[in-house]
Amino acid sequence: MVVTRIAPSPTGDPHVGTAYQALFNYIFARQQGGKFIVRIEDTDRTRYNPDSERRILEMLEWLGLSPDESPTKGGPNGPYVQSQRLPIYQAHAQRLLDSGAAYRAFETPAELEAARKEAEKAGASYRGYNRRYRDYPSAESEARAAAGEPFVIRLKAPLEGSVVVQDLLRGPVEFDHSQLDDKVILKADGYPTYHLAAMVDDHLMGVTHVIRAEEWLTSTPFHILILRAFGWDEPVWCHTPLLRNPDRSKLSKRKMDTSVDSYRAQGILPEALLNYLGTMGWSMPDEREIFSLQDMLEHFDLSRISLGGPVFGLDKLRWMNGKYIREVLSLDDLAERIKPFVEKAGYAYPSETYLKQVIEALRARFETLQEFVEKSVYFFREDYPTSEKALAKLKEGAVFLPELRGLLSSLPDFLPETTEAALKQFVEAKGVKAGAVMQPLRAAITGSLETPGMFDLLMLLGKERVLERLERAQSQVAP
RNA sequence: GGCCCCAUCGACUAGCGGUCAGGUCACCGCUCUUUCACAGCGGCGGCAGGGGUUCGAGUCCCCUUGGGGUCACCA
Repeated sequence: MVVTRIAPSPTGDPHVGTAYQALFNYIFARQQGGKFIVRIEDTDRTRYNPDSERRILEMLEWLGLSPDESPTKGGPNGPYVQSQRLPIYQAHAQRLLDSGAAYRAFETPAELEAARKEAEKAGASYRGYNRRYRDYPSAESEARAAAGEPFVIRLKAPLEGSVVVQDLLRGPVEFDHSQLDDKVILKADGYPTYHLAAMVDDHLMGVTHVIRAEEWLTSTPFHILILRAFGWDEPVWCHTPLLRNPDRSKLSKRKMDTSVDSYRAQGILPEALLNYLGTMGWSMPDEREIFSLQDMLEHFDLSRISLGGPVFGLDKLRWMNGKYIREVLSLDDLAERIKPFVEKAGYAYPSETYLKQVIEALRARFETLQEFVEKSVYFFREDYPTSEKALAKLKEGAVFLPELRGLLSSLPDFLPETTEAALKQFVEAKGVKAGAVMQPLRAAITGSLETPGMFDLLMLLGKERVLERLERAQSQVAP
C-alpha cells in the first residue's frame, strides 16, 4: 500500500509550502488507495512553537487535506510527534554506534564553528565536518561518554565511491561520497536530527513514497546511507520544485506572505488556494485552470510535475479566488463564508435576504471575502466614507440633488422598474447625459463611484435611507 | 566557492522530432454600460546562447550563460 507523509516542523505560521506538499502527498496517497500521514518534527527545541502544531493541523482540515494518521487522529504508528519518540531514536542511534556505522564526536558547537571559519578562510571548497573523531579509539570514546562528557553521534559516511538517488522526476542523480561528510544524527541534548528521525520514522511508519521539496535532494544521499546502515529499503524519492518568491529565491516570509492563516484571514477560499497551488508545477491534462480537489484526484499524475520552480504570485491567486466567488460557489454558500467577515466588521443587517442581495449585487466586484467588507460599507452603515472623486462628482451635480430628492420621494416604491423609469425620464427632461445625473446621485447615496447598478442600489438601500443620504449630501455640498 | 537541480511570453503553464509554438493571469484596446466590475472579442509578448544528432529540432546530446538549492548539534 502507498503511504505518504508530510513532516512539518512546528516553528511558526502554517506555511503555504507545507500546504503545497500536503496537497501532492494527500492527492497521491488517496488516488492510490493509500494513506497520508502527518508527523510533527519538533526535534529542534530551540525553535519549537507550541501553538504552531495546532495551527498546522487546523490548516490541513481547513484545506480539506485530512490526514489518515496524525497527532490528533492517532493511528497504529503513533506517536506522531517526534519529541514523544525519543527512546526510539536513541535506540536506533545506539544500534549504529554498536555496528560501527556511527561514532561519537566531542567537539563543542563553538569548536565546530571555529573550524568552519578556518576552512572557509583557507578557501576550501569543501566545507563539511573535518571528521576529527572518526577514528577515535572506542575505549576512549566510551570512557569520555561514561564520564558524562557531552557528545553527538555522527554517521560514518564512505570516503570513496558514490551514491545514486533515483528520483521519480529527475531519474538517477549521482553524488560522490567525497562530497558527503559525517553528519550528526543524534544531538548532544539527546534529540535526533532530521536525518535520523525522518528515516527511522518513515521506515517504522511504512512510508513508501517520500514526496518532498527539492531542497532535500542534496541530503538524500545521506538518508540513503542511514537506510543502508540499518539494512532498510529505500522509499520512492520524489523531489518537487520549490515555490519561489517573485525574485525567484526560495519562498520566504521575509519577502512574501507565506502564512496560510493570513490568506485565510484575508478571505482567500481554501478551494481557491488549493486550486492555485495545484497549478504550481502541475497542470490538468486538458489544461483547464479551475479544478477541484476531486478533479485533481481523478487526473493527478506525479510524473506530470514540471521542474521549474514556480513563482507564488498573488495576482493569479486573487483572480482565481474571485472566480470561485462569482462562478463556483452558490450564493448561499458564499453568504455563509462571508458572514464571519461581516460580523467581525461589526456590520448589522436586517435579514438574511438583505445580506444575500447585497452579496449578489457586489459579487462581480470583489475577489476576497475581506474585500467584500471593504466595498460594502454603505450597505451596512451610515458613516460610510466618501472618496475624493465621489465628492467632486457630487459637487458637479449638486444642482440636481434637490429635484432628485423630490422626484424619488414622490415614487410609490423603489422597485428597479419604477426608479429606472423615473430617472430615465428625469435625465431626458434635463437634456443631459445619464452620467451627469447618475454619478452625482451615486456619490450621494454611497460615497463611492464604484458600485452596483443604480436601480439595484436604490432598491437595496430603500427609500428612507436614500432620501436621508440625499439630504445629507445636499448640505455637504451646499455653499 | 564545491556539489546538485532547473531553463517555453513579465507570471503560471501546454508541448513528450514535423504545431501558424496553444491556454490562463497581468497589461493594452474594443464591445456591453449610469460608475466600477464581470463577461465577450482582439492585441502585446516566449522556445537564454552556441555547437552537434536528424531529411527535420522548443522537443535528443554537449558546452556556455542564467536562475535556484545545498554544504548547521534547523528542518
